[in-house]
Amino acid sequence: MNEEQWLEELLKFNGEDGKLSEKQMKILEAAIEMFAEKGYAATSTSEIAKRAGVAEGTIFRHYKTKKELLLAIVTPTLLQSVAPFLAKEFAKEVFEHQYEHYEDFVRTVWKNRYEFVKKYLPAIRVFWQEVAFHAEIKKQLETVFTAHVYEKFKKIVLYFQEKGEIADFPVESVIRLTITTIAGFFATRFIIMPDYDWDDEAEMERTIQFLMNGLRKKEA
Amino acid sequence: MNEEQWLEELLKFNGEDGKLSEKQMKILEAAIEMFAEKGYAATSTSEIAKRAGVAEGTIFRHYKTKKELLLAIVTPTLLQSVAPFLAKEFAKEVFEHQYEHYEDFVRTVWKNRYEFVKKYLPAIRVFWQEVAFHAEIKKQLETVFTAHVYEKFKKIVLYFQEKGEIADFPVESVIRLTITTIAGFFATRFIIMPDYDWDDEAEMERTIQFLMNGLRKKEA
DNA sequence: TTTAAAAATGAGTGAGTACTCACTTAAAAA
DNA sequence: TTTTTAAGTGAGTACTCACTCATTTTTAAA
Repeated sequence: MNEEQWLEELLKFNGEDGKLSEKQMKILEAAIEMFAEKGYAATSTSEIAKRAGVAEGTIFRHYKTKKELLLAIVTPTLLQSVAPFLAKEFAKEVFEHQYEHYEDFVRTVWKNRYEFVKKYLPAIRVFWQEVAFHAEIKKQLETVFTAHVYEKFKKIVLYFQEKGEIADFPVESVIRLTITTIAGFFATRFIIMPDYDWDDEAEMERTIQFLMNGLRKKEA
Repeated sequence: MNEEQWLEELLKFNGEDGKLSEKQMKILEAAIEMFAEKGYAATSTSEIAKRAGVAEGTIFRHYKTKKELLLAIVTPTLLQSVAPFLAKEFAKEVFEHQYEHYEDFVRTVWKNRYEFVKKYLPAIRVFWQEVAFHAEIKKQLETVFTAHVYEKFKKIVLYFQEKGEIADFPVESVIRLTITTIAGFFATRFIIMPDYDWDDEAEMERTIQFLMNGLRKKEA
């Protein structure tokens, strides 16, 4: 997969469905790289222009402000991050026994998101670094999470709790522990210790084993 | 505990053991608040001076550069964050059966760090927000972690693994899963969803139960 | 080939930026 | 009381910032 493709794939949620010009893609590429490295506030538009090989004015032809450029990166990244939960068939698949156990569901999400994080790491970095500073981004995250992720996740958890497969913690706690465990691996693996000699398959097995034992329903 | 005290307590690791002048403390307070809110790069020294009620020049009398001011906040915060592991008696306590089970150890760390996070949240925010952008901070974190936290944590885990209390995962994995689970709660509780109606005691109980079941050694 | 529209340019702009320095004020030492 | 030292000041400095706009270049239509 070449450079143009991954960017267009990431951005396919960005509203403007038309193709991006070559210069526009160079701008986005450069901005993602530099925002990820130095942060949004510490990156100047002139630096972005230089790295992208365009004039500074060209940036402002496509994005009215620097912040609009940030949002053009961050919004599609958020939507792609939760993409599995946005699919209409998603929750249905669970109830039609696509996944016999909660573990099957966790494994599917894990593998799917593992590929995603690997591919779009810089854009994901930008998202999480800047969500702390920009109210618009935080609001987007909250909206997307409550409207899509939480609702569907809840149904899935309730389903497996009724089957007696996982502990009778409050659904919110089960969701939190599941996400925390998976995201905790990704954060350690890709952000905190990316240079450590990871055995990804083995670590996934251990982590999922840990998660399932932690959530397993105990006999009364 | 009044404002002066908490700041001085946080900073008691900062090398200069002498007391801070009133204006100096106002500067640090203002800087912590504003760095936490808007980020280091987006906060100007003139704004800090205004909020602290001092002249801009006063900041640069105490800190040669803006970055030195950041490090004066971030370094003591890192050291306080891992304070329990810095105590000489710490590992010894474990082997002299201060903690009969791994769970006792986890509970002690949890409660201790819970109070800490609650008290110094803004400074902790600054640390984690800026560690991504400043190589010096990242290096400090690595040094402190490998020299103090990892070494002692490892001994504790090995001890309870030999007792057959926790699973024979690699020590690194046990440490990662433990930290991830505890830090995952703190991050959700204080950063991601601070306004949610938390029952901290109950959530701690569930999380520790989850962690211990996840790590428990299975019969062969 | 001419003309019109769109895209790209980069020098220019005013509002900041981190930091300096000659100076004043306050406290401590002599 | 006089002198020394330190803390605090704020206007000034060189420079960078996001953003603009008159002009040129490229593309497409006629």
